[in-house]
Amino acid sequence: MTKRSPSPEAVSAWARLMRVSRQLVEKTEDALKAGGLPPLAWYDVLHELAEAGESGLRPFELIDRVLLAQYGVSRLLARLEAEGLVEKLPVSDDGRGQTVRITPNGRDMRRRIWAVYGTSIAELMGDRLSAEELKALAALLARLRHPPVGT
Amino acid sequence: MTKRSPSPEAVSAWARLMRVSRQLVEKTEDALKAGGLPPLAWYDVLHELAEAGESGLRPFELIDRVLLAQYGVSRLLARLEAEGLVEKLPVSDDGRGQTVRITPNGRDMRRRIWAVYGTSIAELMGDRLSAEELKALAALLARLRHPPVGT
DNA sequence: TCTATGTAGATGCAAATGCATTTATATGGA
DNA sequence: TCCATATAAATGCATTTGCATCTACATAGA
Repeated sequence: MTKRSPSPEAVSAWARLMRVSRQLVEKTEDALKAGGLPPLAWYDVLHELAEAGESGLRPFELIDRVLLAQYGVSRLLARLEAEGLVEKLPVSDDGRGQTVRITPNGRDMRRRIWAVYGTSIAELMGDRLSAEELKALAALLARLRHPPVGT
Repeated sequence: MTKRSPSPEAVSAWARLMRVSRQLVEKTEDALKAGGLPPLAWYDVLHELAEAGESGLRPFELIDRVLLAQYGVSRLLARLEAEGLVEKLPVSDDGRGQTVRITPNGRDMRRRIWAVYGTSIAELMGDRLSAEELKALAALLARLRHPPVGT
């Protein structure tokens, strides 16, 4: 067990990051609930599927995009399908898999969620930092990505 | 329903923040699991209680500090008590309440979690950004706090 | 004092999550 | 061709979470 001590700067940046991200998520989830809308994870999936267009996506492709475990994707898709927001299609060249496509109702739900979600982002981020600061923040956060981009 | 559209900068900073914070949490939770240690939330509580010292804390004081719901604190404390990591004491001037204090075993567990947690912070943050960048990141994040500090 | 209201904390029940495993199909050798 | 191994997706079961409520005590006002 190799113990390394983080610098004080690393610790306080970490603490802020943990705290702020949770607060922002909580605020946004609250706003969605208040609007009678489903959780953020639903939006993430609907968003990816909307971007993917008519050809849809395979469930395993969603795993990395929405940062859910395989069983999480499986169950979330089952709920979305039950609500008529997505449809599952067999895929011709792989009998194990399926392709998931967003339905018109799904697109509509995505829009309705975005009305609240986008407002939340505008209030929580856009109103607090300038465009330059937002870019600087995004750039710093990008350096923390996992796995690290590049080499 | 007043819809506002967030700027592209706000959206990408938001996306990065959501993604990176989740990745970092996941990496750290994985490291804890790999070490046979309890989740981050346990650390948070043990840390607060360790800082509070012999006088301990009331459960309701933990709610805001660790960003858990009231029932979350109640149940987490029950688990910690069952593990002998904290103890609950009646409080003299309020028959409804209790004071929670960390035990020696709790302090020990906190240290063991920190050995892994601290290493994780060092690798995930300290190795990727300089001290100045970390300070800049923390400062930007501080501006996103909720509720906003000051006026 | 009595009553109404407020606050601290716990908990029953339903829903969501994590973990391990299962089912079904694919693929790359021997 | 047959088998061993790998991959896609689903699921049983235990744990955790969320929501609503409940119990117990506190406090302020009539």
